[in-house]
Amino acid sequence: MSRSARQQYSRKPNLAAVRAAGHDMLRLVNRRILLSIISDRQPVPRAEIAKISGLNKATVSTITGEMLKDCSIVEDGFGQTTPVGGKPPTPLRLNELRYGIFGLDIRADETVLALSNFNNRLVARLSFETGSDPRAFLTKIGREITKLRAKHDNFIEFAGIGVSLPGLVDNHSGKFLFSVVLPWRDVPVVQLLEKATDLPVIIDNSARCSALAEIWHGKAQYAHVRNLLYVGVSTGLACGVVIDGSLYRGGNNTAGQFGHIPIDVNGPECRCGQRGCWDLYASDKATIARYQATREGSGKRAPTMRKLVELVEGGDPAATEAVRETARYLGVGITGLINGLDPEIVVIGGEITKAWGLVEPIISEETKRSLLAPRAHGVAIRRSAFEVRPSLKGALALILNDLLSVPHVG
Amino acid sequence: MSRSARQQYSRKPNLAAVRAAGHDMLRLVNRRILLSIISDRQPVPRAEIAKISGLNKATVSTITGEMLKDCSIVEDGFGQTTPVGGKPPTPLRLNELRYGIFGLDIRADETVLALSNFNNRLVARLSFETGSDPRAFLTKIGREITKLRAKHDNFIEFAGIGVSLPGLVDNHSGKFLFSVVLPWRDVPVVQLLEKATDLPVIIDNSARCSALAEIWHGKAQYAHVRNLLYVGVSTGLACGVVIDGSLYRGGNNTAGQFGHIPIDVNGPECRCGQRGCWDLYASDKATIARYQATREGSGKRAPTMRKLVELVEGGDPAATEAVRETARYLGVGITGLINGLDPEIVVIGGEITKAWGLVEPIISEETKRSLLAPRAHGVAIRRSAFEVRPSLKGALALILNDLLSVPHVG
DNA sequence: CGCGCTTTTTTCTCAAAACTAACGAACGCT
DNA sequence: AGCGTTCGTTAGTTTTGAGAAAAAAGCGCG
Repeated sequence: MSRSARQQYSRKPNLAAVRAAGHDMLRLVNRRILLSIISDRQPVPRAEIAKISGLNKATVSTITGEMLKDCSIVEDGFGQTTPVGGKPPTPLRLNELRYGIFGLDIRADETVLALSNFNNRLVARLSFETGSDPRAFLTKIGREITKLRAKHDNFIEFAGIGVSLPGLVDNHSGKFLFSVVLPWRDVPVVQLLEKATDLPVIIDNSARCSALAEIWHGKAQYAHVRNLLYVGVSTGLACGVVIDGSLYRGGNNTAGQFGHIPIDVNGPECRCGQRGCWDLYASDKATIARYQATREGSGKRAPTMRKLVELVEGGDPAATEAVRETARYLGVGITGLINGLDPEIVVIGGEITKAWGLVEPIISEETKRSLLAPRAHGVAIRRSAFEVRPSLKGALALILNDLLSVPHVG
Repeated sequence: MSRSARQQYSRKPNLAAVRAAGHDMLRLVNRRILLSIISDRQPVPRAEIAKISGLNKATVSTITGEMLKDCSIVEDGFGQTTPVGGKPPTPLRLNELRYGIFGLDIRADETVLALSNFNNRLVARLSFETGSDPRAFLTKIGREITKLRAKHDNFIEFAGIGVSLPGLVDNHSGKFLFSVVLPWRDVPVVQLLEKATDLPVIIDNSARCSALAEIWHGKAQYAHVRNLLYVGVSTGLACGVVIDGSLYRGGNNTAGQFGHIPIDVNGPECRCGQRGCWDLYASDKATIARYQATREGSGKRAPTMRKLVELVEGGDPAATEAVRETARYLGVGITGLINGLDPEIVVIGGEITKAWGLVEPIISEETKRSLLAPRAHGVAIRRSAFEVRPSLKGALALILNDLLSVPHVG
């Protein structure tokens, strides 16, 4: 199983060879489906699994039997019998100890390493100052992972390490390419961490990780959402797109850089080479700059975004106006993306969402202005389900997704 | 089989019910894969199909045997034996007469009705002036279809009618919603045509149809392209997105309206309710207006886009500059979309591509300006593979795609 | 407490699909 | 003619899910 995680980045371009499906694929698909149903609705008895999946009760018994044998799931005591009587169900749930999953959320300033069990509960969490020398830093992280493995030796197996990085990644080659906020360049993150820990490693960009986390853990909330747009507002602006239930990475692994679509062709030059990118208007950097501009000459240092939001909560008019303006730009960009991508839901993440009461109405108003898609008005606009570090949840989801998602056939 | 076409629009939202796969699904998948391999590489012997698909020779024999029996394919004489000797292969090809497929390309002025065989060759083509009363017009088309069916009675079966429409469609309800160029509103196209002809009908927007046509017929050329962006430049600007090999329609069937992302937030108001939409700068309408502005007061009537392109070919400086400017805006928008969507290829369609020698270098230059995605430079920018009416090819592809594409599992 | 009733789960048999291996046919080369 | 090669088929095996029926486990009632 840990193999499949490795395949994620080393998979060769599908040489137009349409591989057909055999029994093994059928088996794998159904196994994954059951596992994901159990993961979603645990504790859940076999009979219900059969109903949900459409599989025959007998088949469910066979498959769950194997899962019990390989310790992926456990029987969970006795279930409640129905009022009419009948045999009480035997609820099944994931075996938390089946897999340990490492999540590494690397940010410009601080890096968090977490260990979660198979049931998505954190069992350890460490934080470090992000080092400027990537190799030394990742070696250190590798040692910490080894320590954690030794400490939590009750896990049957460790599934892998999911890594969220604040910038462009190529998860084909497993390399971190570059970022504006973190001075790393062309770091073979996958190779380094795999060598240091001998575990499969999957990396991705933080916005895409966050999108994955939303679709993955919001499952209960956004029951049948298959298409989601995540807009990550931090120093820069980056997006993650979930299409038909799975993360869209693009043809060259660079999908999601919607922060660099132009919203003003006559605007200032962006470091990306274009003019008037959305990023320049709606990122934290832009918000802070806008606030600073109102008190030019005061000589005061620019606040962090966290501070700025606190100022808004305190009622500071200049800060409020700066955030308001950002919200307008966010709204404009999001409306355009709704027109193009037509997601069922848009999730916004970042410090700015702490001022949700101020931000949300402005964004919603902007989207409602569009007359285009008659149903666009119905698109849900939400803030991230995670108070802190959605990207850490996303890093963990990279591995979890690999264990639980149904492989594509065809 | 014709059922599946009908399902396309009547399929209920997937109520979080993860349907598992049985043998029937496996069977369907492999059957479709073989059919699509044969369609791609015909004439092709069984042995090669086995190699390509990964299926066992025996399995291929069984499946192709059934296909022969139901006349989907035919044996094609004798194949060439290899230089070394050996039994000569028996090439297989599609049976052209297995399915007749209707394609209806409705444009503001002219509507084309075509009949193609299963091997994607047109066998009939009629054109009509598009009527202003949709019901009367579609009834008339229905009669024409019935006539064509009677005339071409050598087909075993008619698979359905694919319809391309110049505006917003909801292919959930099967309705044409609205358009700026065609004064139809809320027309239940699917219902009307199905009632008139008793054939399954699939409708879609013309840009999305064209995108489908490109991925479908460009298969030989863009061998392993899985993600494609089609930009349709006509009166308005609309896009079609192919993701992971299949047309992306979005959560509410409105995906692709990238013509209405803003590229100048301070720009003029667009009829969509937003400001400074891309459409306002790069559509034919914009190009023509720009040209007209240069000869203000001359009192001459605005030319059609076709005329304008002819003027460019004739060396008219004002026309050339107008088109050049449009190309720049196209480039700006496309670059942004490449950043966000990361397709392997961008295909541009519309009258303006007839001035490809002028347009292409400008767009390419613009995309190369972006430093963002290191591989963005490698994105291929092409004009549509079809000289005339890509959307007609796309309308046909709607049905063909339904017959040949591999269903998703999970 | 036994009996009918209900619901869950397992067991056993069957059917479907793909895989394995072996073989015959057709052909070129020597 | 003999040999090696390739294509396609046939017969039998394996894998996997489906279906029916039996076993298990409670509940309620007389």
